Amino acid sequence: MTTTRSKHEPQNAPPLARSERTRIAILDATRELLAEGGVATLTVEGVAARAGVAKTTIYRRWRGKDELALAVLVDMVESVTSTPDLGDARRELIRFVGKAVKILNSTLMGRVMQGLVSDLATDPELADAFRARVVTLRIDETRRVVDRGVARGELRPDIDIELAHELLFGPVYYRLLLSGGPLEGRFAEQIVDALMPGLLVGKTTRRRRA
Amino acid sequence: MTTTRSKHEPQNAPPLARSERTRIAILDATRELLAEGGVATLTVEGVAARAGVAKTTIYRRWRGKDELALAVLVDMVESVTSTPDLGDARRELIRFVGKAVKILNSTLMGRVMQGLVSDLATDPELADAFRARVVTLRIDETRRVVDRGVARGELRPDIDIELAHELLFGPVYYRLLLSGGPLEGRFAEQIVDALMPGLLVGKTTRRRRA
DNA sequence: GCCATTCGCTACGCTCCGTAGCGTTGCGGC
DNA sequence: GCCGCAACGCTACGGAGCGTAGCGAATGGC
Repeated sequence: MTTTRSKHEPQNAPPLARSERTRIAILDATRELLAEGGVATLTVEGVAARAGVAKTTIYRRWRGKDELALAVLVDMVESVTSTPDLGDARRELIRFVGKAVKILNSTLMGRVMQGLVSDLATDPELADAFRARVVTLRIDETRRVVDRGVARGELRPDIDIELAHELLFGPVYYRLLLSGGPLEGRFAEQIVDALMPGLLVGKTTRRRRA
Repeated sequence: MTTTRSKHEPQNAPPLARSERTRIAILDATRELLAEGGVATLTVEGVAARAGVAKTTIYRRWRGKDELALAVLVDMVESVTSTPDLGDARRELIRFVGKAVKILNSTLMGRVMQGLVSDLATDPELADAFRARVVTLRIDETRRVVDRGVARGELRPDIDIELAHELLFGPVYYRLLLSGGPLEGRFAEQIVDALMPGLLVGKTTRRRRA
């Protein structure tokens, strides 16, 4: 989230180096084109044209359109702020998942994701980068929220964090990518409420860990 | 699952028409190529070459590689048998989800899915076809299993079927497409057991419906 | 055996990929 | 203010695939 310079920054900031300017121009152009047609219609030549940049310049920095799209994605994901302590595990989880739902729906991150998925299966390096920069962030945040809930005595202490993370976000991406349902409103709440009974302390101890 | 003729069929079956033979050759070639490199590396020209068929012949039947891949996918999905009555909702759900996990993992359907996702976002007709032929099947089957559980008095009668379907299969596809974890073993069981406490009758009636 | 359908084949024009070579510009150090 | 290097622009490739057109040949229903 640092490509386009904020207008509220001090105006006396040092002028950007040429290298940095082209970088911004390329990422901005990529962002625009992604918003218009997704990764499917994204072409390196198109980006070069819109950015007013030579195609070779792009290939000097990124290996291809996949890395380019990932760069934009990461740029957006890393702006995610951590979930505040709301004093209630359920509310925190809803806030957490709801934020992802909203971002996927209101920004072009959803569209970028749609176009990127197939490439993740093809390009191992891309997949590694995605998991290290996106999935890991989500898991870590899940851990923080759950740990707070455990500390409060709300949630079971034996929760499998990675599994919980998949249960929380799996439905979100399923709807985005496959079922095509509306990504909005109470969806995050519905997901969390479906999982809560199994997360709370007490109750019968079936053989579950999520 | 009707492209390749079974060897156990009566040998006196009428010889296939030329039109049908080419159809089979094309779909078989597509299947093989999908197994080798996924949809990403699938090309109409490659299919034509392997099938011993002219490229134009393929374009006369399908609009492009996407429709071709979908045809193969549908061919596999429609062979899915319904979940038998096991007398226990939890076991039935595990069997149901587990079957999807196994198919995605052991056949090339997982790979086809990976390559097809991005195209679903781009091509509305393809998405419609996929939802009508795949998602709908899953929802219907979910309804059957849940209804049996409700009839037995195990499950709550106010379960949102479509939501339940997303909660069950979302994590599966999330792992396949995004997180990259192993698609096997107890995963189906973990998913179902995480959701079961919210599906069973009795308990406190929070504001949940899944 | 007739004749419409279906298929094979060749040949396009097009877009995009990814790379190479070389001239040009900007930018920091001195 | 000058100089040298790094970064960039530009042109030109060869290649893969796409999707279409035109036409002749094989097929199979009637």
